[in-house]
Amino acid sequence: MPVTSQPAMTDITDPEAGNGRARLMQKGQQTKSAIVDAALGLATQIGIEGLSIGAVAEVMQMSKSGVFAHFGSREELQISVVREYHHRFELEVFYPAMQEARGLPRLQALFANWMKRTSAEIDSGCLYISGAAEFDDRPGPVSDALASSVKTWLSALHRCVLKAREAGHLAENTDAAQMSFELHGLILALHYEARFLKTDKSLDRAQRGFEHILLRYGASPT
Amino acid sequence: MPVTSQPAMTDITDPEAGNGRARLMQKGQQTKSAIVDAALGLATQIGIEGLSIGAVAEVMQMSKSGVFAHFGSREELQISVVREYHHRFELEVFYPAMQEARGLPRLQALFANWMKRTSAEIDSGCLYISGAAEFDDRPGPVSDALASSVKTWLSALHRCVLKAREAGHLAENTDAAQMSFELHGLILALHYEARFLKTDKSLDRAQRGFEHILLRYGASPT
DNA sequence: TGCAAAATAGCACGGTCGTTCTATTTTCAA
DNA sequence: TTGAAAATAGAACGACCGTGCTATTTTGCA
Repeated sequence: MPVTSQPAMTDITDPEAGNGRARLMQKGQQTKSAIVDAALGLATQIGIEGLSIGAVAEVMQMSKSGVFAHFGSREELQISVVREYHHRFELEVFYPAMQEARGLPRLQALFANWMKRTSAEIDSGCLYISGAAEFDDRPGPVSDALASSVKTWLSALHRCVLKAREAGHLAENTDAAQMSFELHGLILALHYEARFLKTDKSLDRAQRGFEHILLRYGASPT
Repeated sequence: MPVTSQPAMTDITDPEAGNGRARLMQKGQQTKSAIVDAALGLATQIGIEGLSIGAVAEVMQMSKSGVFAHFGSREELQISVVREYHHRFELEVFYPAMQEARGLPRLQALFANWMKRTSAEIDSGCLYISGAAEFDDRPGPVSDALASSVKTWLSALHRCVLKAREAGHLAENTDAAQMSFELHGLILALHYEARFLKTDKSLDRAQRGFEHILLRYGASPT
């Protein structure tokens, strides 16, 4: 895993994140991975709560009990889906940005990747956003896994802002938490308006919003 | 209905919005209103999709078929809930702000009321936000009603920004759609972080974000 | 190659769902 | 006060849900 001085992101309580994707797997593990893949695809469309074992089984061309046996409960399947999403998010958004120079360049890469993924998700849906709406009133293991994953990401973003300030790329009095909050808002608005309302130009709006925020926090050109 | 020169907001395709709240109702209408109230309460907690006639009937201490008969289908119940939410949003956020002077004061009141309602909804949930996540991939009458209601509100906000610019309270080159997008993002971040992640100080963050946006768009003090 | 173990299928259970049909009760105007 | 209309209840339907139990098939090592 490509990591520079900033600590890696993976934090979700999973002993074997991305479970053995590199190792050659036995049949059972292969099938399980394929099931999680299919389940993630379904979950991004119909939501984590709407995910049903029967629907997954149909996609997989398997029996319900065959799918069920891999997880022992629907809840465990849902949690596996959240972990898989976390893993992919990391791979697409976090790690690539870590290869940029620390400070503002890295922050810009982080946000650019985030935007890119969000706009790619205009068709598929973002689990962090739809999941938050589904579970904000429903405590439990799935909600915990989701919240933990989101928090890991947001605090990685927060750290990146701090580093940019330390590097002198942002104004000294920059409130990192405030800036992160505003960045988060842009992504949420992008997702909401582009995906639900089908407003065009939303990607441009998010991009311009980002530039406005950089100006406000006194970003010095790199 | 208190309205000044700015056109009223109500637009959702409903011949009798707030249906007969003022008129004295016959028994059936009273019951129907009470059912919609109860259903709205449930929907803000478990989502519009999760809304079930059985659950509503239990809250109402009625039989399932008794509830059902008022609407003819679950979908019609869901649409009634959306209309009721639209009505309340209007009453709490839009109309009170219309009593402020046109331009910046009205825009500030609009956003303040919006924030106030959103933070009040940290316990109950916002239908416009949870609904968007539930229906962004599920076309149909309920999704249409929801989207229409949201668009009505967002375009009212957009008009208010335009007026503020015309009144000289904002910079001449203000991009009203861009500004509205950024404001929307603040509300979404407030809802997400306060309600799902239980981050404190979120209300302050949204407030400060609003001030940052006003500064950016050259708001002149009133 | 054989054999234990793992993976999968098939079936049944109790539950909830939206909806339909019919019977009963309640409402309200003539 | 009566009688038609409106409102509500009750039972039943087919469908789907998660889950448990018991075969049966498949896998992979000795």
